[in-house]
Amino acid sequence: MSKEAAKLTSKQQAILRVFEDAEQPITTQDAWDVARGEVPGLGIATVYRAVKSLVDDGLLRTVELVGQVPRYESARKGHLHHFFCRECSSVFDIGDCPSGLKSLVPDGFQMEDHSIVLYGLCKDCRAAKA
Amino acid sequence: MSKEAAKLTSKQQAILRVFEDAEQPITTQDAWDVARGEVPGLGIATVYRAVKSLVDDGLLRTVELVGQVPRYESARKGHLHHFFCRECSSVFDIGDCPSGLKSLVPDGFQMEDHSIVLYGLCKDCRAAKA
DNA sequence: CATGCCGCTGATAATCATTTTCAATCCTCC
DNA sequence: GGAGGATTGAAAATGATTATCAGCGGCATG
Repeated sequence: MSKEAAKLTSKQQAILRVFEDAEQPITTQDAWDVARGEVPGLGIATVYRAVKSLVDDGLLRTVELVGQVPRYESARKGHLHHFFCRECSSVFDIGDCPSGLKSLVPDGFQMEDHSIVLYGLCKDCRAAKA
Repeated sequence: MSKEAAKLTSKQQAILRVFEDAEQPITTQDAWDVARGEVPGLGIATVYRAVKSLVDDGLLRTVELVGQVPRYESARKGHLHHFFCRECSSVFDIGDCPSGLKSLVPDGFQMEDHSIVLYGLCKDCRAAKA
């Protein structure tokens, strides 16, 4: 719960950078593997701690998929959703939101955010199946 | 998904019934707590196994929420989505789907399913805050 | 009704991701 | 330089879930 940007340590900045440089949402373990290259001796606990506080600070966003370890991505990408390929388990970004979301909200409820995940086959896997 | 309905044991049926009788999606632990009342000596491992096979058979659906243990609900409710109240952590069903989902699918991709979760305040919590 | 087979089950150990603990270290501000 | 608090790494602890394994139960067969 940070109102203003808490200042980050150099290690936390390095960890954040790993997520910002990643093409896709990655797991904490993934981030550790990469960050260890830049920060020798970096402990896994530090990465978990950093991810948690970066999410709290709103710098990272959690991407959770059924049956999988949570992934995280830079929040600088803005609000977006994801397409999960059941064949290759890759996660693709989707920029737009569907219309008519508000009409789903039950009476008296207040929607603050939403999350959408599409499941199916990505372009490559679909082609491979043909 | 299930070609033919695999025949369920009496314990599996009891476990399935717990989910079907539940108002909201519940966790495996929740189901165990209830099912133990009907089936004395029921092992937690049996519940985990039953849930997994029931999901495979298409009789249960997984409801996954960020930072929470997965919950399950009867698939007989049909396709639906969920509203998660960040205040009381309750999960509410939403029947409809937004329009325009297909337009989100990237070119060449094939969507087979989708999942939507809305976050916010439920009616009661919103009233309590006012 | 006896027999054999095989899947189901419960207890428990194992696993995996994540969190906590704790002592050592590092900063920051005096 | 030094006190005090935040950060860190290693390892233990935790919590959820899965695997293991021996025993039991039900069923088809003879």
